[in-house]
Amino acid sequence: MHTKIKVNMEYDFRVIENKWRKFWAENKTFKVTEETQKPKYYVLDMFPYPSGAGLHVGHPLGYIASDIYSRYKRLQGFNVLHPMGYDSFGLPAEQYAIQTGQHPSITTEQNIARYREQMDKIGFSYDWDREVRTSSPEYYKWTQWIFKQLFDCYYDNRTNKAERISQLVSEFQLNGNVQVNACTDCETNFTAEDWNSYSEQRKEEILQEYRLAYLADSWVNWCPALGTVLANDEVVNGVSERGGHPVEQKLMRQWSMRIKAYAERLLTGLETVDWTDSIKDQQRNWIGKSQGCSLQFKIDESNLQIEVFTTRPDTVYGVSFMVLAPEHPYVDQITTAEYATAIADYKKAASLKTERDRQADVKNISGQFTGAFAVHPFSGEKVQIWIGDYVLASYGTGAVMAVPCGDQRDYDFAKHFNLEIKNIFASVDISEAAYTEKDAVIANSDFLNGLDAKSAIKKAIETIEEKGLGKGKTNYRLRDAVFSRQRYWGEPFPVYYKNELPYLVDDANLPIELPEVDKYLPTEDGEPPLARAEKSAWNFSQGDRMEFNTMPGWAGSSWYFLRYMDPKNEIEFVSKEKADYWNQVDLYIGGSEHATGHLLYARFWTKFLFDQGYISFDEPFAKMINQGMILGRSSFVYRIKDSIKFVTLSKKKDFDVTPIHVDISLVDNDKLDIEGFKAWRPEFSQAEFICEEDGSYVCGTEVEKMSKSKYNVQTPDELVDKFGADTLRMYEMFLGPLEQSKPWDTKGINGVHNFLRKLWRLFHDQEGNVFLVDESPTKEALKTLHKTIKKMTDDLDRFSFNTGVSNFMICVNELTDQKCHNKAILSELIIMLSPYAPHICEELWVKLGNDAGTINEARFPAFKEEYLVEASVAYPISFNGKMRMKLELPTTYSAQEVEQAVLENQDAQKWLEGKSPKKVIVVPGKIVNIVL
RNA sequence: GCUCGGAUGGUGGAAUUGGUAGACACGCCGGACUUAAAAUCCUGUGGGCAUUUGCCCGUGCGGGUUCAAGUCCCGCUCCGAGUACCA
Repeated sequence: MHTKIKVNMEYDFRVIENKWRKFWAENKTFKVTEETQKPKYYVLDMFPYPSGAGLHVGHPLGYIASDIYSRYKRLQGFNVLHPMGYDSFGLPAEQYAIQTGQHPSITTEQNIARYREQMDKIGFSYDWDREVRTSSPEYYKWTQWIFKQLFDCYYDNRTNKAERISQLVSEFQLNGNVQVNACTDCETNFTAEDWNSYSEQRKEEILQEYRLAYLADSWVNWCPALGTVLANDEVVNGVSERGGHPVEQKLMRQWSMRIKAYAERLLTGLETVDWTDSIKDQQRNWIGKSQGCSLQFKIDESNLQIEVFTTRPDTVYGVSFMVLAPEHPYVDQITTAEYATAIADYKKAASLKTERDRQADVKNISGQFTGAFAVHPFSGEKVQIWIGDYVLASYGTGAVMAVPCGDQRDYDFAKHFNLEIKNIFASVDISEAAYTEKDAVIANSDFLNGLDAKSAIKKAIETIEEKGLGKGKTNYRLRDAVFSRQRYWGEPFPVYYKNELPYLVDDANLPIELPEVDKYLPTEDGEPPLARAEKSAWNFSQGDRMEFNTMPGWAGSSWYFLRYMDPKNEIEFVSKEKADYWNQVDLYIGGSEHATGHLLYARFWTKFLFDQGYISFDEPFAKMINQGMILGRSSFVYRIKDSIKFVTLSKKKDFDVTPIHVDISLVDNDKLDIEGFKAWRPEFSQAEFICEEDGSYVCGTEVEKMSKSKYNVQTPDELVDKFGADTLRMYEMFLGPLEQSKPWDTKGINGVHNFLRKLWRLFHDQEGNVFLVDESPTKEALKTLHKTIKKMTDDLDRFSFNTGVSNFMICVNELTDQKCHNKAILSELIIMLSPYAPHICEELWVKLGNDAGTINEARFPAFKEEYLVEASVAYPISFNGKMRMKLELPTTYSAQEVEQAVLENQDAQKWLEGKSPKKVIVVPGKIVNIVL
């Protein structure tokens, strides 16, 4: 007696996927080089910060899409660069280090290992030889080097690009700064003699006002809880983006990046990239360009002049007072003795307000009269000068001319303090609110009377310029980005100090490595953690001391896409040849939450590196797709108050219940695993249940963000173990359009898994033996195949990954109905499917008689129209727009022939009701509509 | 407030330039196999009325354009995201 062992009986994804994972790794199947005649294509994922929690199913969504696209492009004959790495500097590892004393590099290393393990399970076709980590010295050496270039450059508005500081210095030596037109904070003019007489210190102070990376006292977002400053995009609603801690304004000496210099190019460059309107709009708003003019107001009985910026010079005759920011430098000088105390009190109160308080207080109007008056530049009238915290020190000039009739904030301020409101608009009622539209005719305004806003603005600017009162000006909301952090786990600066002046470390001494410290906390004097390092702990040190700040999180991520092109280069950050070959990222996939952070900074650095000739493109990401967020689907059980009884969803309304989050692994199709639940936690071991009629306990659900505390986190690993990576890949795509955010729900995953099993059966007989036929394919199989080829190509070209999955399902359903086991047909199908489900396709490819791994060099099948040509079309026939019947007619029929055939048709008579139609519309091949 | 998305069966979603609304999948109903269950396979499945054939309604709401509207235009409602004293 012996039992017959059936080989390959079922689709055993565990064996198959392990086998191919190993094969790809051992053969370096996805290694990519530049030595090829193929055209290049660069597909990039936003690299992750390796957090301790690992990946949940939301993370790989974008990675799967980009992997499918990369594999598709390879099959189309492109040389595809598809790398992955880690943004591995950051706060969580450091916070953990503070708590445990463990070096953040250890945690980081462990987290990376976990991420890698999880990613490997999903079968990504990354070239891992190109992996980068922002926290590795080999990488941050070049981050430091780029910083040096920024330090050594200024922005010249004439050449409209970054130029070397040495050029500027030569100009200063020859002509001073009078002829210089640069982006600068320097407001004083000096001659060549002045310059040459300055001390080294004075010279450097001036140069700092020109450098693209510079040291300056600036108002920063200080977060006491994190012990560091934050960039504007890292502050959300007045609290830190990470951790939600309060943020206050503080004047500190900080490194900043003169991103303002690039404001205009960052704006116009948006027109050259294929990104969503939403992201482009966010960047445009962030840059906040506004056009208007500057205007000087003389202060009465003083030599001082206050400059304001306004976009509405046409309303200048409506000015009835002025408001300065409490931090405005002239406030103390102009305040009269009578108001000195009140002003001092107001300033103090304003400075104590955190950003959050100030935002929460928007409706609370506050301000204080200074006692001083300004002279209206046209009417000569005296107007009061106030201070108020609705005027921001950091925008424009920190002062506004208040036009209550045309600006709601000025209006509210005037009402609150009972100040004059002049109406300078003809026939507009301003008794209730300011009139902010630009469509009124100007009145009571001398030379502007009778003009509409547009021409009045033009005329006003002309007149202001003629009289030398100011000039036309463009303002940007974008502020320079603070570039230092008082933290440990970031890039050290390649900077040392001598007499408190910063100097750059020579290239030969890079990288400046992170020194060991005893604790990851600030010193007792409030110096950053690096101040704890002994001199000997630095791999290089010079001058009085090294820089103690580290770079912010966005430093390393602003150029990583360049390093992937040439990751091992020891003499350059990227070679020109390789940067020229790979060029822009053709497709970038990632979240939209980086709209005003990473995506803006990366564009800034790219433009700078372009200006300096290191690369030959000035936009990094030609096309970008933002994947939607995957939300968690939480499950709830309902405990009856003060009991250990739980009641099922449909009956909970009869009781007073408390919903309790239950781990989603204990729930299948909303039905609770009761025994599992009892074993989950000791306090539930004696739980009792009031169930549905069929004896099951049904849980309630809610869509929320995925988080550990809600027990709704789904890791990809569990699903790979249960269904396989190919199923997971296809299911994540099948969920819906990539860009849309959606709740995670495993309800439909069986459907996708069944599809793969059905596919498997196309290659096997009922006993499970390989069963393939090598004859010429049937007409209908060819039709099915080519229909699929066409759809797949169209769908991939428009990144419609979800419809792609259904195309395959339809194809396999049809081939199953046709009992198709044809090698030629199945080969083409497998090639098309391999980007989505690479493991099973590799396996089936070998069964088709091919060499292992060669599917990756195959060509994506070409669509041939001829296989879809049919002899007849089933025309839907509509009467008055309503589809009533179908009529099979030859494809070759002309519109007239179709019309005739329809009108003569037996079944159509019923609908014609003997009438002759008013009109017959025939769209050949598509539809017929008869209007009665 | 402003800007940008979105709303289609019980559910996720499809309909690419205006041309058969609901593809594909889940779920559910019924059936086959089985001692039974699971798995698998077959059938049905937008709602309502008729129950063979058929008819009416139907893509958030109200209008409009068109032979024809989920798709275009105007006006709303709701949901999501971003942003907010930016002069």
